[in-house]
Amino acid sequence: MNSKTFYVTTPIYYATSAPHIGSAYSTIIADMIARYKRFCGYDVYYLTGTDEHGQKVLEQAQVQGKNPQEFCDEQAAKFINLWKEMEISNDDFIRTTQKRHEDVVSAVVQKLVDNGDIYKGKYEGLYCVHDEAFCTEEDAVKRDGKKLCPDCNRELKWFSEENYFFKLSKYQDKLLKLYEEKPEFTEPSFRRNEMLQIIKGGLHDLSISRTSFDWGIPLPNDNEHVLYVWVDALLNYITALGYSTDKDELFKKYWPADLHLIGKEINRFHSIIWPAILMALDIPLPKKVFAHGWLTVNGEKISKSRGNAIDPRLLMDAYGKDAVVYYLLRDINFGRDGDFSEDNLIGRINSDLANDLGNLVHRTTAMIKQNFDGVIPQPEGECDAPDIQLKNVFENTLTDYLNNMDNYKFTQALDAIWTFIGFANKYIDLTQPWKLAKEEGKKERLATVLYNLSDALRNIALFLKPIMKDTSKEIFRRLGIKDQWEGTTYEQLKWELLEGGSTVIKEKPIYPRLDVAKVKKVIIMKDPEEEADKAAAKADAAEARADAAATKEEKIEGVQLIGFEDFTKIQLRVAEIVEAEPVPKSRKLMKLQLELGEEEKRQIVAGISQHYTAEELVGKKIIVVANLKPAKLMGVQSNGMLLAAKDGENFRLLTADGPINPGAKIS
RNA sequence: GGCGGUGUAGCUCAGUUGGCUAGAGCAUACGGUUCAUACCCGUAGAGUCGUCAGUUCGAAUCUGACCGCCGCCA
Repeated sequence: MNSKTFYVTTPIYYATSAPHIGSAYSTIIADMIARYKRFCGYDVYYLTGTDEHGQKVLEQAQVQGKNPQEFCDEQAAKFINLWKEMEISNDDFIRTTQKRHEDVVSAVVQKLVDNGDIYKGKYEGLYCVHDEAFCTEEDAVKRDGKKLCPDCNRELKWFSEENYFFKLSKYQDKLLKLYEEKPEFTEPSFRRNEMLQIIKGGLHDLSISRTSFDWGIPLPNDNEHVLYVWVDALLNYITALGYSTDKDELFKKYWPADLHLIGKEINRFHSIIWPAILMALDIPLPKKVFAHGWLTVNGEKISKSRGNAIDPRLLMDAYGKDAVVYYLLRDINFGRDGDFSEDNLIGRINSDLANDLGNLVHRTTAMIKQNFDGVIPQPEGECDAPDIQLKNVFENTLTDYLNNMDNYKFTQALDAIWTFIGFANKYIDLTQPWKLAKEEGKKERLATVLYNLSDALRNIALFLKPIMKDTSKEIFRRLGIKDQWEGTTYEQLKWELLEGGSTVIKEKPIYPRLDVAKVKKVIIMKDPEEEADKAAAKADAAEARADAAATKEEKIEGVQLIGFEDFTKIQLRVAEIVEAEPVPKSRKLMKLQLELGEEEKRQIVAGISQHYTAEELVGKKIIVVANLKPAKLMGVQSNGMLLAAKDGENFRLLTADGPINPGAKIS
């Protein structure tokens, strides 16, 4: 029996929507943590699942003409299958419609009723059916005599019903004490502070039942009511372990949870309500709640209507699971919000995975093949300065890696690994093995160098084992030690543990470089109209701000005087417009091709679409600032700016008074 | 409206308790190398450290005001 246990959970995902990059993010990270802890010798239990009760599930099932259970079965299967395809290593998958969950929840609720922690009261207020949430009179959006939900703009209904309440207020002081004694209970610390503020502000009892729908767990003492989402969903963390059943070995073994990994939107439930419920049940509290940030996709919030709720499967298929995982952990600072950008993903693949890591594997195996018939040599002779440096960098990396991984600083852990990879590449430059191969009597030295590189690769593979399983395994295979991979632990992270004598495999590079121009993008933004409107609105706003700023400046400073030398910095020239076309998606911008004399052509972008048509512009000789720094306006390159006069709505281009050649300078 | 965070090189970000010429990666330019996936190694860049004022011998780092963005709550 292993005494060190580790219980990690993801949120249970709501059954109304299919898995997307956001749910995959939580699951991937929890998976990596689970694998890391196993790697470090822990007996790990990793739980994920689906939350299947509630009105929205019911509605959606009806829309699809299915009974709710049938609908949930299909939705749950989507998650289960995806996690399987992604080789997520969860030990269990809990569904809140399973009997094992419902039975325990009923028992737990009964217990809370018996203890007096759940009582009957009355709840009245405005209610949003879609969001399943109450809304205060103040927050409601008033329009046409109707009151609308501030979040979703649907009409609010007056709601009055007898509800059961959980005595959350009773636990306020205990929660405060928890936060004081265990500051690490909620992370990151800024999330903890947010929670602390809520607690200090005073906790209200929580309405936990509904009578408006019946797709839920009935209250054991009153079948008219079903349990509202939170108590039901949160309890999954213990029902999955068989809490309060006669098969509670798992609960005894793994509870309290070491880590509830969640998204920031459900922090309040996990950092306040969940511990309060556990206090009421006299169950030990989890050790940590970690609320990670949200992902945007190419700078946009994830939403179905925008079409960027990417199916993680597509990404995995296009780029490989390890690459996607690497990117998520390396580029998005864990805990903070981050942006998933496909361009950045490709950048990371090329620079970090192909150039740095992949190339290191490739060049090392190639040299062993050329010089030692592919057999990894034993180190011979004395250590040289670079050898000692390499070893030192390894030792530092090991310390950093373990520290950062233990503290959930994954971005930094990867950074440490890549510092080592970087130095291994430099080590090749320092030792110049290709020269050693040509010189007489240097074979021993060459053996040592290539051995060190092989051992570096072995250690790199081990660093990556919990994070990028396939890559890790593949490096072992390339080193000819494939059968040693299974069962390796952090204890094998040591210098010179490689035995040598195995035969390397030199095949195609493990990470081919991607041609940015040729890669078919997975993320395609839909709804271009909405995008265009938004972009236009943004441009307008920016312009308005600029105008306002300019006005303000004038008012404050009056007309500013400049010296002649300042004026000479500006190169003004005559230009003939040879082509004009509006910039797509923009209300104001026009793209112009100019003739600037001496066969010089130039493209500029100007905000004149509202005043001139393209046809009117062609042929006009205008005045431009020719030495303005190039800029991009709505993605279009602009290499200058035209001059125009503006007087309220009146807007006129400056032109030359009579014939003159394009390119002529103005002074 | 209250509380909190944040604004540092073209981009993404590090910068402990205030202290030598402000850092890393990517991108760019140049040089080196050729074992390797035009890769790797090295060198370089006039960054007002959001703006303004203050404390100090000295501030990106502390204080105040303001501007921008974000989060939580109401």
